[in-house]
Amino acid sequence: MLDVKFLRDNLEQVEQRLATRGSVISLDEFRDLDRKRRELLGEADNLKAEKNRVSALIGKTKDKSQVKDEIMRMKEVSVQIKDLDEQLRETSDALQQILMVFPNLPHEQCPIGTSEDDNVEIRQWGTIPEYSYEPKAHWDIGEALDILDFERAGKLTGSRFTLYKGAGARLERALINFMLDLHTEQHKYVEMLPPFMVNRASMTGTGQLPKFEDDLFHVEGPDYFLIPTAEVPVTNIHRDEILGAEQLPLCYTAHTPCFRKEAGSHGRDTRGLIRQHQFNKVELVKFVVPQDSDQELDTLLGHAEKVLQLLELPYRVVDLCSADIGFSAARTFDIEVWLPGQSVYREISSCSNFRDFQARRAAIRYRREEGAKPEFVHTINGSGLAVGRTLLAVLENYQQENGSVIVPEVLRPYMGGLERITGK
RNA sequence: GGAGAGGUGGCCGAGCUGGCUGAAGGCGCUCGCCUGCUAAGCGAGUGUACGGGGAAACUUGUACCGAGGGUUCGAAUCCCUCCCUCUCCGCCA
Repeated sequence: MLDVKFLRDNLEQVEQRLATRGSVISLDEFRDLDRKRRELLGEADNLKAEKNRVSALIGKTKDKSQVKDEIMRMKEVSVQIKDLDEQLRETSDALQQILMVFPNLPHEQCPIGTSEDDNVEIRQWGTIPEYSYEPKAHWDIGEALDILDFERAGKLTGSRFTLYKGAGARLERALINFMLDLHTEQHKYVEMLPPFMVNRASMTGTGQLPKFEDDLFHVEGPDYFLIPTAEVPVTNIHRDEILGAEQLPLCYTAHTPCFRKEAGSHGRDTRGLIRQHQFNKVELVKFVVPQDSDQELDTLLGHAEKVLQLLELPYRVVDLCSADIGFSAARTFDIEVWLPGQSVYREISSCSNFRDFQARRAAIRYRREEGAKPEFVHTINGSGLAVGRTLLAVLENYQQENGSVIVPEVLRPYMGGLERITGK
């Protein structure tokens, strides 16, 4: 959520900056509702002050017959207050509703653009290997080795689900453990294992709701949603809390499955592991003081990159332009891994600085020092990494001409020493 | 699923025969005093949000005692609904 006071004082500037995201958002309705709310608030508060004053007087008067008129008058006032409060509630709700669908302001350094074509590649790592044969796509590799079974997953559930088998299941588990160990032991994140379903308040806190309900799986019964990313439960850990500056930065990592409807992508990436309704992800989340957030995003990005470096998978880092960053983000760097099966870079991590956007929605604050006024923290998060996509990148990059797949060295301790996946 | 207890400020904990209670008391914390140091002691202060005034320090109004509604001139205190926590029983990975 944007800062109401800042909005009020900088309407045009905000309108212009939001426009760089690609869709025109008018702030006229905000301005009118905000004005109306303050008028109603003033009226209601004055009446309440009057009521409080007179009621205290009535309380002090022992002989109530002396204050009969006041009691009658306050009866009237109470009705007026009730009416004003109702109008106030409606106005506040309407205001809140539009505030909740305003996206974050792009960071000053976020490249301005109109589509993903304007994203800026900022570095490449590793060398793209040459092949003396036609490299295969991971779905072919996985099925040939009998470690991925898309057909039976379709039987069990439906499309966009995968059954991992044997060394495939083991490889997924190895990747999860490898990533968690790296982030906890080397990068000093605290491991969390949160609930995989959250309530509406949590989804609103990080920005998935109210705007993107269609992308979420909702459970029957209680008003809970399956998490689309660990970002949601992990960021909401500190919802409605005031932290001490000495606690920051707080760095958490969590492995969770992620559930997404992928409603807007029918027919896209239908084959293989790229776009699934359920996938594993290891997430990195930081709560930081505002002045450090740019730098903290850089280090978090480095932590995510480290996973690919240790796995020796070629990748590039892309600075997303204003039209391509997500709703809650002010700045986002994507990491894209090289996939030889399709000769493309594919997103495998997205690292964002949300500044105070989520913190304001979720009321996550801190004090600079004892006794200081609470201020909003900045939140940062990124995938470290999407596990399914990492597995497919391993399959495609480590494939051999004979159809087998070499196990990356750093994963071998997690695979019982296995050096090569060879089918039966 | 059944029975009971409870949710108050950073924490503990009063209040709950309605009014002077943003809320006693204690702990913690901050500042000052005192003391050779520490400890103890003394004094003052110590919530959040929103609105008005002010350049600011600050000041003023309103709201908040799990959430929402009701009764009343007036509710932390009475009534209703919901949520959560704890204890016991049942069931279960």
